[in-house]
Amino acid sequence: MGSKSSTLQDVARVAGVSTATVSRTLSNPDVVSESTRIRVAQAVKETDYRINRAARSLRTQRAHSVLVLLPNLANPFFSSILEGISRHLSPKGYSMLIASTNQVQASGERLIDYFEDARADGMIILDGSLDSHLVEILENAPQSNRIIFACEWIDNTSFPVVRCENKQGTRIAVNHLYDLGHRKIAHVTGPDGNVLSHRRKSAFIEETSALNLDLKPEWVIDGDFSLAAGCQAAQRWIALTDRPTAVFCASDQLALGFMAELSRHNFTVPDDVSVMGFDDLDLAEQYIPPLTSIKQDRLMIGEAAAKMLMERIAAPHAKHSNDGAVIPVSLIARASTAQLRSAA
Amino acid sequence: MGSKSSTLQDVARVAGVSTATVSRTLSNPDVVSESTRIRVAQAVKETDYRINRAARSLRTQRAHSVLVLLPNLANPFFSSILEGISRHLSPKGYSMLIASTNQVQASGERLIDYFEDARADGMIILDGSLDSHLVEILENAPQSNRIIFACEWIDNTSFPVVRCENKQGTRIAVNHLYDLGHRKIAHVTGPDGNVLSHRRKSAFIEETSALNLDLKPEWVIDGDFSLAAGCQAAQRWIALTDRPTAVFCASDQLALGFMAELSRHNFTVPDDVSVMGFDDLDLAEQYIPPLTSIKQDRLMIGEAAAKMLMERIAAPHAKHSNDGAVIPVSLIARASTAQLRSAA
DNA sequence: CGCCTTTATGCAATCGATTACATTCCAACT
DNA sequence: AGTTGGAATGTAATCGATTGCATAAAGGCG
Repeated sequence: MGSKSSTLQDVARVAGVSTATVSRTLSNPDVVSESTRIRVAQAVKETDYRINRAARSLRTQRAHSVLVLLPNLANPFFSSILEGISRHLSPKGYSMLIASTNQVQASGERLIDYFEDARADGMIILDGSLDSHLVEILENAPQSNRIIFACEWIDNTSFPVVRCENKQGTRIAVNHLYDLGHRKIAHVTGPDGNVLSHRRKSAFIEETSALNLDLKPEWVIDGDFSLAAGCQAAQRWIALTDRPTAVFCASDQLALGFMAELSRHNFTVPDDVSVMGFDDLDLAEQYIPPLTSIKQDRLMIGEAAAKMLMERIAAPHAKHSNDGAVIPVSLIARASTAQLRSAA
Repeated sequence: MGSKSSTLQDVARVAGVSTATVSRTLSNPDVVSESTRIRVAQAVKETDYRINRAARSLRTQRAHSVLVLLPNLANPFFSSILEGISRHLSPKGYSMLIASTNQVQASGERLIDYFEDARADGMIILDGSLDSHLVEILENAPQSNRIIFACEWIDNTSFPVVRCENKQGTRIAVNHLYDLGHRKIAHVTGPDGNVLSHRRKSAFIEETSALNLDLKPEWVIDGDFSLAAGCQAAQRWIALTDRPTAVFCASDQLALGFMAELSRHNFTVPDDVSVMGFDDLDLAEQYIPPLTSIKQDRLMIGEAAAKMLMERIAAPHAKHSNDGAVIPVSLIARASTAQLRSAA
């Protein structure tokens, strides 16, 4: 068809009005008369007009897009969060830019560039292990009130956070195992320095202590949320002389790796040890045995984060008392945890 | 610091040259003298200049970003493909926009809008089930030579495709099972109408026939790549009176769901039936039992797709003889497949 | 020395939408 | 009738980078 797509000028010509009127009609229909509104609508249809976002961005200093920063694109944990974010953004005409921390750093970009070169109006950061220097730059940026964290976050910063009830989830997990009769409970942690790892670990220690459980230091096994770390943790568990009868892993991937490695060494879950995870990935239900887990509603986290960000973008100078959101978690009990059977 | 970020004007003033010279220095350093090059570089540093992408986009009619369209954001299968794409794009200063078919349609957007409103310079489409009307629009668009498909594609269109060797992968799979002594082999397919499903299914039929295997119609079980469909397929398998001794699933998720459901009904893999998948997800290795699969290098698919797209964007009118790329697959044999043990 | 070529730079228009300000028109009120 | 106010629209500057064309400076050659 037409080799060029049409512009405001074209619409204005067809409708017999000025570009200003067309622009107003499109962005603020109330201020024009009904008759022009109709004429413009008609002309828009006739010319198949689409707004040029670059031009609008340049003039309004709004990119109409949001950057989502992931620690690692290859981790399936994040996909439903993206889905949630996109679900909220896309009807509002916002686009979603994706980047991973690794690649941003590898390519020599700086995060703040996304603001400074007008590529994004806001950021949702899912990486709590961001370099502290980078974070400092972000905090001091004029756009700092258009940055929010989700899932993970960074302590001692003022960014709002959308997260799940990590402490509560851990407490539920420990009590689930306790209620099944387990008194020796181990924990496989997330990566060192990660705020989720830390939360869940300290909640674990608190709760076992509150229940008066014995907790040997070697029952807290360092991991990093990955399948591979789960395997290694299993080896550590196997090597113990006094083995806990239940293990709470800080992520489902850890738990799956843990069970896989146990199986390779002919241990059986839950007969030899009860295992549970955190996240409730789709696969948890379909593992053998199905994995007991703490469910976090990742879709909801994504939507809540996007919603909060959009509010801040819309009213950048308003006071946002709203300092974040906490999404509830729930226990999904499955076959990987079972009543303790007293040793033969 | 400065409330406004600096512009070309600022740099020009500091360097004592015109904006034209600064622009040229930045985008085409060879045409300016060494001394200005140095002065400008110095001024850029001094003013902490970042290019305004909206302005550049408006003037050059280039968005410097690429849209990646996924059928479904929540599917972990795609994450490493994104990683591969991003790995290629990000060093070139290109951003990656993500959208899912569902949401594009739900929000009333049209794909072509991404071109027409100057949001994207190209598209990588990972959805082979796109509405045919949409595809037609894309084919007739002036930007049609900046669209490529990856993994999935649509028959009878001229878009280049980056895909894995589906036929060859299927052949390898069937032969692997054959070599283990299996003569009754079932297949769980992908979704109806999907080009991958079709390729793999017809290759399966061809290969079993080439090996002179018996193939009852009920041994080809309809699925849709998902865990849930795998479970359903397992129920169908269980219900058969003459059960195949091996099952080739069109995706790993199918295979995992299949095995999970079997386990719930007290069948054992591979003792009762050998199972294999396609994709080699990270989890395949860590399942119980570890899943034999056909590995496709998703990172490489992503990178190849991005590379091809960038070439087309750089030289839009060149003839690109290069009509796509085929990424090799390989067999990863694990414990879910085993030598046939003759029935007791 | 004068003319031509080459190289380096500047000037100013341009991309397309938005918006402050100015203008026009009409109704309503004194 | 004259004045005022408000609603609707137009004019033109603006956002910031790019680039065709013009100009200037420097070098080459007879």
